[in-house]
Amino acid sequence: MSRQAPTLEDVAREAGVSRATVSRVINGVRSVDPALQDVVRQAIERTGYAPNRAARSLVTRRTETVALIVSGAGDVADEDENAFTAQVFADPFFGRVVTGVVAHLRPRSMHPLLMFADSARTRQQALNDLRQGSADGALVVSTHADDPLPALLADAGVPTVLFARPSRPVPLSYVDLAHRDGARMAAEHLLDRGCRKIVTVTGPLGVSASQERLAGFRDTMARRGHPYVPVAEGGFTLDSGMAAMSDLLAEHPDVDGVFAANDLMAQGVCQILRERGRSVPDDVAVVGFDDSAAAVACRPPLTTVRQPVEEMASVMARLLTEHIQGVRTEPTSVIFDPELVVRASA
Amino acid sequence: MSRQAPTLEDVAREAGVSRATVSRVINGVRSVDPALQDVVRQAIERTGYAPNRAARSLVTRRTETVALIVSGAGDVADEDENAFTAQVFADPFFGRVVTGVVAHLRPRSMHPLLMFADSARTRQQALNDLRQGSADGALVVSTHADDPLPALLADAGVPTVLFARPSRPVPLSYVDLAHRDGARMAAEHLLDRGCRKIVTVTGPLGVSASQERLAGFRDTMARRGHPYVPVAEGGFTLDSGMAAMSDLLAEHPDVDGVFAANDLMAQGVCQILRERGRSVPDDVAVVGFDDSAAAVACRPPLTTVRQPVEEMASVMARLLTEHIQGVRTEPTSVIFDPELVVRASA
DNA sequence: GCGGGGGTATAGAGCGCTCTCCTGAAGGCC
DNA sequence: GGCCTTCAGGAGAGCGCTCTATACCCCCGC
Repeated sequence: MSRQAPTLEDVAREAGVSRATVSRVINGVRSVDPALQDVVRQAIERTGYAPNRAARSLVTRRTETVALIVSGAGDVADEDENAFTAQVFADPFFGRVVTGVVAHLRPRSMHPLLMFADSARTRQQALNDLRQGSADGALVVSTHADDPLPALLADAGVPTVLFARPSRPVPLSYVDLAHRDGARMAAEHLLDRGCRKIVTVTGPLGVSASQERLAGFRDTMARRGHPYVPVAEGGFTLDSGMAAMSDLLAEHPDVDGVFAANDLMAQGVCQILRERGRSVPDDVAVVGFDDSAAAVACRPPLTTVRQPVEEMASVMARLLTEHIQGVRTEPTSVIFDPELVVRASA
Repeated sequence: MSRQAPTLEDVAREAGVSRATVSRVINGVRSVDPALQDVVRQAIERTGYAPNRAARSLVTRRTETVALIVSGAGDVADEDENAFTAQVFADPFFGRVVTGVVAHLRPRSMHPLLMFADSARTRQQALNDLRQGSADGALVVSTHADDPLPALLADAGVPTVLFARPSRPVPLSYVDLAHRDGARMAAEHLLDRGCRKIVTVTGPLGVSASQERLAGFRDTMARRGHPYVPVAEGGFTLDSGMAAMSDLLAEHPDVDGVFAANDLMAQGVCQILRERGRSVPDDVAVVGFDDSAAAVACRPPLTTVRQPVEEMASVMARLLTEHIQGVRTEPTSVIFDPELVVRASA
């Protein structure tokens, strides 16, 4: 970094061998005389040599890096970009994605390159970066159903794996959760508990996961003789959960069961209920979704539908590395099953 | 990516000019005949050219990327690495750091490369990656006072900026908070409120921020005639806050004021107090630290000491880019002032 | 004793870009 | 009108690495 960094050439001279031999020792290729290997290794030690990443990338066409892109609808104004970033991290969800991704990449000595494609400008930027080979592939977490980024990446021939099925078909691999099944579990749990007046707080309906959860919930309710379920749309945030519950409570004071499309909103729901003098779960049962840190932090601890985010993210990363290495050429999908976690709230 | 990507050479041929001219147009260097510029731009359009990042990096010695390293004590066993990652993201703190860093990098078209240096292996890995030029510099967030990484990076000549002052002096820039002042505010607020039996839940004492907060708190308490403050050590997590409060309550049932070294623990403290039939703030006043999302999510909302994490992270990123560009050569430090945010808990 | 074979090290050609140096044309000045 | 300055564009030398093709060596077998 500071003074002129030693190059392969320097090491080769120091060791009295050719550049190619040093390169072989470093990359562990083919058999090199063990004695020579030692000589080379000592020369590396002495010179403090570290291979130049850019030079290597130039010829191998690999960066050993994958982009982790959080992609919005792309309608965020430039000046609101930071708010988007802040909101993304307010939900424990994204942290879990990172955890899962890192779990897969780490043993492979790869790192995620964090990108946010929320505004039109940043989306173009992300696309460009990938086309320029800043990373070997992309992991995309869309926060909106109509995200155009996956299609753009597919067109550009960038190896890409998505978290959640794209709303329009795109020839890319993805991982997803059986959201409908999860919502069904929530509905059945509330019904089996004896709840008769059940409402639901959905996620933002521009997100396909929200749509699916709502559809699955309604479907099960209908099957069990409840054709009409009061609905309020939230934004996956604590505040929005509180607001939605306030509204629902005003219209349906006799509510005795709530399904919130994520834990953060469920937490907000619980807070409002308590403030209005309703006991959870005695007066009103509440079921959340995700089984995130918020579910355990909530009082009472939330009964929730577990989404194995870390595992899903890990598999997403695995699919990507497989694509990059050419092990896998056709797009696949891996759908995970949710699981009901019963705690105190319902 | 897929078929042979077009190179500068191809564009030059297409436009009927030399490689150098195309390069000049792309990089906006020197004056190129506007008419020619158009020709070149059209050729770029037609060929779908995207400059190769690695080739450019090789000669410019820039990657337009900075490493964001979360660094632990380095004593994590390899198999526990994922738990470390998960824990890092469980606290909203790190998300705020990312938000702040991204706020600065984004307008400069740079991205953070996420690294975790928790085990000895990953620390070596991170150091190597930087020495190889994977990134132009490093932003280090240490979770432990004795983190050896900063010194290693400094030795390697890697431009580096730290979040929090290193425990041993290292010639690196850093941003930090006046933790003692923050703790003083907390102490004074509790005392001014009339609390007489005050206890504190510290962060892990291997973290210098925890030590500082504790020292500042004790100091102020002593000045105000309270030489002895019961202490329980927590781990900055909700659970540890609950456990610490349980212990304190067992020994000091007459407690009427608590200072917790972060909001997550303060939230745990509130939960335990409520479970034990104590009302917050009527029976016991609770002050947190950070002013994170947890402070607002908590019931009652937490009175807390605000740490402007996003801003600090943003400045950290700015200092780094300045170092990289050579604008700044000597290490500096920027210390932020905390601020008491009064809500319902105290 | 000599030809062949297995395997190890070297030479050197790129990878795609930037940037310095150089050429040549245009314009200004005496 | 000739000479010098100025500036636009081109040629080409790397940046540091990988990897193929080639030279070399030693040993074996006939």
